[in-house]
Amino acid sequence: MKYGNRSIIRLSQYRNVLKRLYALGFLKVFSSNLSDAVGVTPAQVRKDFSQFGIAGNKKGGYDINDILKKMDGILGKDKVQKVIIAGMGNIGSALIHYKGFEKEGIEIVAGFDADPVKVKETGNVKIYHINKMYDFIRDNNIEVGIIAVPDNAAQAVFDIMVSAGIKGGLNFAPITLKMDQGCIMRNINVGVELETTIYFMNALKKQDELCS
Amino acid sequence: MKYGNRSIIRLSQYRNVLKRLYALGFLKVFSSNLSDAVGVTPAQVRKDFSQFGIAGNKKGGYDINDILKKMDGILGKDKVQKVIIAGMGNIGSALIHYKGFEKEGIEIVAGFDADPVKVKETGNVKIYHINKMYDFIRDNNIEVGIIAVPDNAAQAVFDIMVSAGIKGGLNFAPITLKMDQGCIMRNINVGVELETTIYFMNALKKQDELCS
DNA sequence: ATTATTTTGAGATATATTTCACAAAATAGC
DNA sequence: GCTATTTTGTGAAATATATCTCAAAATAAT
Repeated sequence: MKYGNRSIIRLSQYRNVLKRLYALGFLKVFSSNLSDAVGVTPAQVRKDFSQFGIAGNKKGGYDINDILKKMDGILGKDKVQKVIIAGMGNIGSALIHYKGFEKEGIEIVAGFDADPVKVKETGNVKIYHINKMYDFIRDNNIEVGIIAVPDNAAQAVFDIMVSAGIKGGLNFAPITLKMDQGCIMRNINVGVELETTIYFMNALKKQDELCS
Repeated sequence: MKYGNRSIIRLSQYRNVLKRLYALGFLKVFSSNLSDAVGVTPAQVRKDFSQFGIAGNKKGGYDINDILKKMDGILGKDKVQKVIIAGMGNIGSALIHYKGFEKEGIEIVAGFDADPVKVKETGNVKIYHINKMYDFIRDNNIEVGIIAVPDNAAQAVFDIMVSAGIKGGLNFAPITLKMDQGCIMRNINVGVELETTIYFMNALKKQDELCS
């Protein structure tokens, strides 16, 4: 059983909505509620759920508590995931201070930077020099890493991560990392996202002009 | 002629690689070079190019300068895109200070926040109170906006943006914005990305266990 | 000038993803 | 208890996306 990327992304999105609904006191949802909230079709929600073996009651919809538990299992939420961040520039610093991860069972345990000025080995989440990263990953059995270093350093930093035991994570550097099987990195590139958006905005504008 | 999301995203990625190659003194590339750099198949590169009318020379590959110009046209790089950011928290602040946009023809022209403490109407890129956002968008004909406010404020802020003239942008809030046609927003949700990555890491681990 | 080699371009094929459509189950009303 | 209504679950159809294959063009070699 292999599930497509898309289904998993949506599963995480459904989960976000469900947690809010549950906090509001809701006990059950219909596929159409979720589809409205996430911006997909009800059939999509049901297909996604059925792929992961998440079942509801005909006419009764889905029991939020029930399916949240199931989702937690699927998404590996049974244990806290420890994550490190390499690069304490704008994005790295933003992420290390971001409060939203904790309640998701994701804990940023350390930051690393090549610039000694950025090092700060006191405080809540410590920032070490990058040359301590390898040992830190080894000693603490870290498996998830975030690359937020400049593009020209990204591959080298990533290689160190992998050699130390990192199995996956996120890459904010605007390059495609070279890696072997057995490692999962997702790329987040704000510039590319903005360019893409602007392209579609322009395309839409042209289309409107044609219609008017 | 309608092009899929994916092709446009890759076009922007190809462009990033090509600009670097050009800066290094390269004059031409083959589809296989680009595919290596971006992590796709050569056929994918060629199909993408042919969709956008980007032509190369059989045996000679593609002329970098040529196709960069063409890409600039496709991606609307002929004029500088002015962008505003709502929300000066971790992510908003990171983006407003990010240097990478400028050379992409993207200019962050202002930030906005509801917290008076964050307001700073001096300096390079000014930060105004959020209640000045509507007029700013109107007066400066801004079309691109970035939502970096907390999730419970996101829809309201977005609605103001749209009413003032925003046509698209990025949404970092972990909700799905409700909008009519004629507006393009792309969602970036670091939490979802991390969860998805961790899911695939776990799936991979299980698979490996089965094989060994 | 001819032949061999390389690489594009695109139709055909394969795969992935989404939507449709409707039977089956659960609930509510009478 | 029976009927009407609602909503799930899923196979089938539709759409979107990616890969394969190979002829045609361009270049290089002899």
